Amino acid sequence: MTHIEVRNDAAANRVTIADVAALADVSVPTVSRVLTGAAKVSRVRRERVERAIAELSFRPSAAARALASRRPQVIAIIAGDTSQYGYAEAIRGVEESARASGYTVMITVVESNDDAVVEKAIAATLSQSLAGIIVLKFDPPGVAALAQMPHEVPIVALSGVRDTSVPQAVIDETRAAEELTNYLLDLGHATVHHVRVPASRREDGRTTGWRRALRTAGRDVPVILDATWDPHSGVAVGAGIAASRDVTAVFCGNDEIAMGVIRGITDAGLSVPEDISVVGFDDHPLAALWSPPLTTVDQDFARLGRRGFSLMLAEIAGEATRKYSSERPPVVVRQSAAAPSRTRGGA
Amino acid sequence: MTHIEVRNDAAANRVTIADVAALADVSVPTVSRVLTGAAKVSRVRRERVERAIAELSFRPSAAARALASRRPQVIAIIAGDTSQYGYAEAIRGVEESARASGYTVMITVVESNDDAVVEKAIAATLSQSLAGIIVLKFDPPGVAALAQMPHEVPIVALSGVRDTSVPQAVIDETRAAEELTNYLLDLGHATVHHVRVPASRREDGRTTGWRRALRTAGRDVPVILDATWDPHSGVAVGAGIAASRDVTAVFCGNDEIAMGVIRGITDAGLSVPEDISVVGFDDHPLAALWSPPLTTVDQDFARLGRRGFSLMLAEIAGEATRKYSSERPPVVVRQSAAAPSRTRGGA
DNA sequence: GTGAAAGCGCTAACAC
DNA sequence: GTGTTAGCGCTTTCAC
Repeated sequence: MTHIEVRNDAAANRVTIADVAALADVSVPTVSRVLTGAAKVSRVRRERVERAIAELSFRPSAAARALASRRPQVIAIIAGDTSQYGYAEAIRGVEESARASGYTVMITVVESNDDAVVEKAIAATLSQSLAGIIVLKFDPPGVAALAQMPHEVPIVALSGVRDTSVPQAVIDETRAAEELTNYLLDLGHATVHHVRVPASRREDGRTTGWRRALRTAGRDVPVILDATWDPHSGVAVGAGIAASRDVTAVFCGNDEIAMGVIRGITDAGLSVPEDISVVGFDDHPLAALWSPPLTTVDQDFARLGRRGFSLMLAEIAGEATRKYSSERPPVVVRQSAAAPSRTRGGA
Repeated sequence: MTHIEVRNDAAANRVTIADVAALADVSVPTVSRVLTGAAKVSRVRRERVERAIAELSFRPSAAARALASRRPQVIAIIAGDTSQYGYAEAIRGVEESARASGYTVMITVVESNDDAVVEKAIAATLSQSLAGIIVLKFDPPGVAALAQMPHEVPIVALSGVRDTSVPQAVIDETRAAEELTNYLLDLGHATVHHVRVPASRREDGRTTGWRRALRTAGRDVPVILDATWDPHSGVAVGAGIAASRDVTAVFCGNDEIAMGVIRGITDAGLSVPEDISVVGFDDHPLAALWSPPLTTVDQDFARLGRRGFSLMLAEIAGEATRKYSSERPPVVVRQSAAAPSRTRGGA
């Protein structure tokens, strides 16, 4: 920890509740009462206080308030990443509802699922006097953070697959993946290949749904192809797919990977969807603009964030009722999938 | 404001510094000394304290600490948006450096530049006992927030164009836009059209740089075309461009708009860059994957965030030296721009 | 080096 | 309704 000299200029003469009380000629608790609405204050005094507050541009100190009331108005978000589309949207959703309810949002990134890294992030977060913590359980760091998190304050997870450890808002990706895979089978494909993004657990919902659809239909379950979160990793995978004549349909773990895969396929001289169908997952803002426009699943991450915050509010209030909010995202049919080519599919 | 009953379970029996002091058999200030390193503590006592801290899993309360020391360890970010690529990256950069320096990051979104909205966001932020505030001055809400912000704590802006109001980290988009426009002129285009994203001020740096390059070269300065932040707005603009025979080169305010514009042009049956050259700005993660791969400017937003946090640290320390950090982003040449078509350009 | 005492800005508990 | 008295969990004097 570095030590630094601090200028004590503006911060030093903060306007306090005592200044307001003095100007309004009332006691400090009376000011507090009009601030919190915790008890009735006579109209004359209330108006005097309000005038004083306005005149002094007084803003109560959240730190002091949290300390004294033991009811902090801060929600922390823990996430493995913040700049990826789905993460950023989920954070935006949480922030939006939180702000509307008078809460502030704090963010901590967990860079990896390394124990020490996770522990440090948790420590930094928990030192913060929080009303609650929302964990983005989308990837290994998020899962690790949730697992190591002490339950000192309410915890809510945002996730693609339900588990029972804590209250959570989920987008049911398993069901959606199943539906999307069935859509491809219905188009006439003998089977569907799967390009997976880094799993948040032993197996993520998209992979599970895909496998279930194939099993239910009695189809071959091809070997899973792996990509990273980087869309460019999809290009190499796409090139490999183009080279193997038995692939006619590909379900990618997210839209960005699908874009990379399509790029790899078209660079190899094949067409999507004429030669190979490719579908994604997420409905990324650029999915409709891609060539061809991507058939995908519309995951509303911002709403996921809002639903998560609602659960959090219930937790904070101690209403042990709703512990779970699930939503099944719709398949969005565009042009990147079609009936299989007659010249491919012969393994 | 809603009032809710609070369960007083876990939060009630927080481990405090007093518990640590008791277990280690030292006074409370001594524990504080080992925590902050503010004064020397004998080795025996220090080790006893450290053992007690570990045993009790003690975590100091940031709220209490901020209150007592008047040196909060929280940085607030105010932004007009958080989920857009550049914003999300900048936030990630700030968070990364902040976390490394023992600071926590708080986020407030300003939904619009409406006075009341801005005022509310500022009030919510300032109530938070902060070490400083970083404003993302990329759009009208950000600019408005910066303008209305009282200077009670250190303020740093992240921006594309320098102004002198507060210390700021900037990516010099004016120079980059000029360079990119010159690149198109050098390719042989008579002039360059410009599709603008919503301006952060009377005129943003990209537009200024574009105009300056055209003026310097003595070329026509065409009417500016406007797009929103939504990539789809670019499609209509692209269609219009395809229909007007005098356009041979287009400089778009960002990559996503460029993708929309390209889509509009190709939907009209023309090719990029054969018929019309289109360049973007940002180097979005998908820019290289687009067809054709986008020629653009590589803005490193995450580093912008890190540079901004460095300035903030200097401000907090009261070192009135570096008030400004600028970086000129490089042009990235890919395949979306080429020499002009001979069949177009005749106005 | 170390402890006792005071206080950061606010809310809670209790009288009146 | 309103003021007085106590703290929230920590850091900061200031003695020793």
